[in-house]
Amino acid sequence: MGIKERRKREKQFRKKEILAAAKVLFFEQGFAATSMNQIAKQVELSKGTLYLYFKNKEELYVSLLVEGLSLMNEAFVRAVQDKTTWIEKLSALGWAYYQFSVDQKQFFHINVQFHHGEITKNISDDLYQQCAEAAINALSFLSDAVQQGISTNEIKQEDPLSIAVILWGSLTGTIMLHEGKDHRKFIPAPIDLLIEKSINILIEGLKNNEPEDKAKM
Amino acid sequence: MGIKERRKREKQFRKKEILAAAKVLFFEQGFAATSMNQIAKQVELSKGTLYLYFKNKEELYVSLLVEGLSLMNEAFVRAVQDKTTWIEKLSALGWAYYQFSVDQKQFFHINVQFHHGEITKNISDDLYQQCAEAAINALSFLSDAVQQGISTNEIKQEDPLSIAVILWGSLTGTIMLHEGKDHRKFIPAPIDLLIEKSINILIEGLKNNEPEDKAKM
DNA sequence: TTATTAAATGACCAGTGGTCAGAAAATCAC
DNA sequence: GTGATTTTCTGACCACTGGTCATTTAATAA
Repeated sequence: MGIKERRKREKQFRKKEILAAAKVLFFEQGFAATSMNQIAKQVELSKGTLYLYFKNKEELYVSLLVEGLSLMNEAFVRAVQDKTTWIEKLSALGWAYYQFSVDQKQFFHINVQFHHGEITKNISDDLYQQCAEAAINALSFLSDAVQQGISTNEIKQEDPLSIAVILWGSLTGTIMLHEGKDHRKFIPAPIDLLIEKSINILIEGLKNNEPEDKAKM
Repeated sequence: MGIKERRKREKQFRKKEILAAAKVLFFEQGFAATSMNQIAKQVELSKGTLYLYFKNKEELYVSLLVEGLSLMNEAFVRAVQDKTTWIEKLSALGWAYYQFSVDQKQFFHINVQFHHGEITKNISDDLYQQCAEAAINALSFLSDAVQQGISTNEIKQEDPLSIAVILWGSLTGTIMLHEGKDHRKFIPAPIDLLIEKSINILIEGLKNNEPEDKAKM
């Protein structure tokens, strides 16, 4: 029964065609400024057909993120492959993430929007899960490096995953603050210096930093 | 000429009425799901009138942020007023920011959207400037504390403003990652623990951390 | 009272995201 | 081949959107 499989392949192909068309327009114009009509025209299908492949505009938009996160994971693999110490690894991952936010600016922006949640509200559980898994996978690069630092007793922490979230969040926030989609900027410092200091501070902060039960002031 | 002034006051009042109505709906439903028609109905004005006071939907939305940033600044004033060391100050500011993101969740979200830039693209330079100034003002609390640490030689850094941006960005990112508007969560660690660790790491990272011209690996 | 200015209206516009009955195309059964 | 069945696709249609603007209404000035 090769026909069923061929049809399935063709359906997948259509989906990818739609995604490719959507990518062009979303990346050029942003989410709000891009309409389903435009996408339909670009991919030479009727608008109704788009809804056979994606439940709504948000789902189509966030689906792009899957590719983006995959690219990011590849970058992370490359970043750590020839590194040995946890410091080298974390530093390389930090820089790889920053580089990703430059090279794949648009993906980075979708990622921020995904985590912010306003656009994400209407996407399917399935797609959400896909993105979450990819994100967790990215986090694991960080937490592995942290775990290594814990093993060698250079980092005094209990939960490497928590630390990974902090590292990831810190860089995401700092980059976002500086590199928004609006052309206007009010932050004086150059971004690469910011990233350098940021990575440096975070790594230094992890060294021999006893976990303590401070009162929350 | 008291009439001119009275009219000006009345106009300001109208503007505030519109903002109040918009706030209710935007906070309940989010930006995209709230329409200008709804807001007009809520404030008992025609839709056209809204556009006499705000140039577009985004401008109306982001205008809310001005109030939010003002609240945040007040919280920052309270946070540092009885603190002496830079560590106490930074810690208190960090917690105050987190508390703000909980108490004024919606304002925090607008702030993220503002910095992300997708929604912000169409707002006036005037409003942008207002928000930028308020943000810089908030940053100055942080950079003042950092400056204090530099003065006492406990922090080895050159540009306190850059550090302030990093601190602000780090917390913003970490909170955003964990507290998106989507109900679904995939980050296991409790947020307050994350914040505690985050503040701790950042402060430790600042202590005696020589600024160096490391190659970017 | 009349003229002037300011404020508010709502019908109107092009376009939106999304739906769905029906057309078109491909596959299956014979 | 033919007709029945299933899958894919279409585009007219819907309620509604953000935004505009000639016109009306109200307030002030002369």
